[in-house]
Amino acid sequence: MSNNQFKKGELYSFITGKASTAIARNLQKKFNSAGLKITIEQWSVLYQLWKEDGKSQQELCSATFRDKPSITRLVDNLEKQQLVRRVPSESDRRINLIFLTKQALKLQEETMQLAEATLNEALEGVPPDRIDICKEVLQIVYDNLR
Amino acid sequence: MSNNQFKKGELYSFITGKASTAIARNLQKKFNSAGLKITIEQWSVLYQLWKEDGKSQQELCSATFRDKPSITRLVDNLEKQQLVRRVPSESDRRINLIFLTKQALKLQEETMQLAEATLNEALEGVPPDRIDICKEVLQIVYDNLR
DNA sequence: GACATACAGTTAGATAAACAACTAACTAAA
DNA sequence: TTTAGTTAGTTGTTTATCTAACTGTATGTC
Repeated sequence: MSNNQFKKGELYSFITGKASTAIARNLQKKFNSAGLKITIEQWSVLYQLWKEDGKSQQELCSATFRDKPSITRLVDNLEKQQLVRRVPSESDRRINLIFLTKQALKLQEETMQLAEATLNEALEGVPPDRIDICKEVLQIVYDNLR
Repeated sequence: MSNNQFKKGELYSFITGKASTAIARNLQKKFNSAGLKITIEQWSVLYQLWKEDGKSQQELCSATFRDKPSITRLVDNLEKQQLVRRVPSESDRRINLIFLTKQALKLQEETMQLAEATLNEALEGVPPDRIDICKEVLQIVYDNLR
């Protein structure tokens, strides 16, 4: 016997990630309403750079769980919007280091507040210890398949 | 105080749905390896039709949590691959009822087995009661934001 | 130094998603 | 029965993802 407790009807919903889709849409709407012209995907890249500026594209791939072409194009679009700039590494000319512009730094506080608001709405009525368990399960799933 | 127990570093990962992305990629690879030429998104539509054939596009929207243009194009592609066909409703000529072809019926067993395999891999080492809690939390999140 | 190999990033082509604007068909109310 | 509003589905545009194939740079071995 496996430990798969999902009936088939529930399986689908887990696979397709309806919950995370709902969260992403909610946050995107908050961005739009606030007049912030960035996508959730772009925000997820900026988020990594707010944590540590000057990451390489490869590091952004790992951090955001995206492949190289996706990051290339996300950085392309972020660059067009003047939110980041590519700086060739001095020590290894294959590498681009990605740096935030002043404009992008300004976005941090507002977007993080909106993200927190979305999460609060999402988790309304969920006891903290259950959130922790859910988080742990998702982490294991991620580790199992990575 | 809110019940948001996420530190900022964890927040991002929850929002972006890395776990469900990992699951989807794993299953897509299984499809590819098995020579099944369908996408996860197409499979999610077929899945709904295996449960009940002849749904309208609108019903597929609700069931798969996608908007109308997405379903229009998914059905377009499924139709190109001869996996479904659009049948105009007799009673309301605005409505297309979507029916599976014989070819699509043949896909059910194999793809469901692969999906179950992916879920078993994903949930390896997770106690059943924790899976249930995770599922419940995700359901609440979905309901909160829908 | 010359070569094979690995690595960082880009490009091309297909599918998918979000949003807005649109057409066609149904419904309800004057 | 005309009109207004609603619903089902489509189309156009932009952004994002995936798998291939590609360029350029670095590394390690002979």
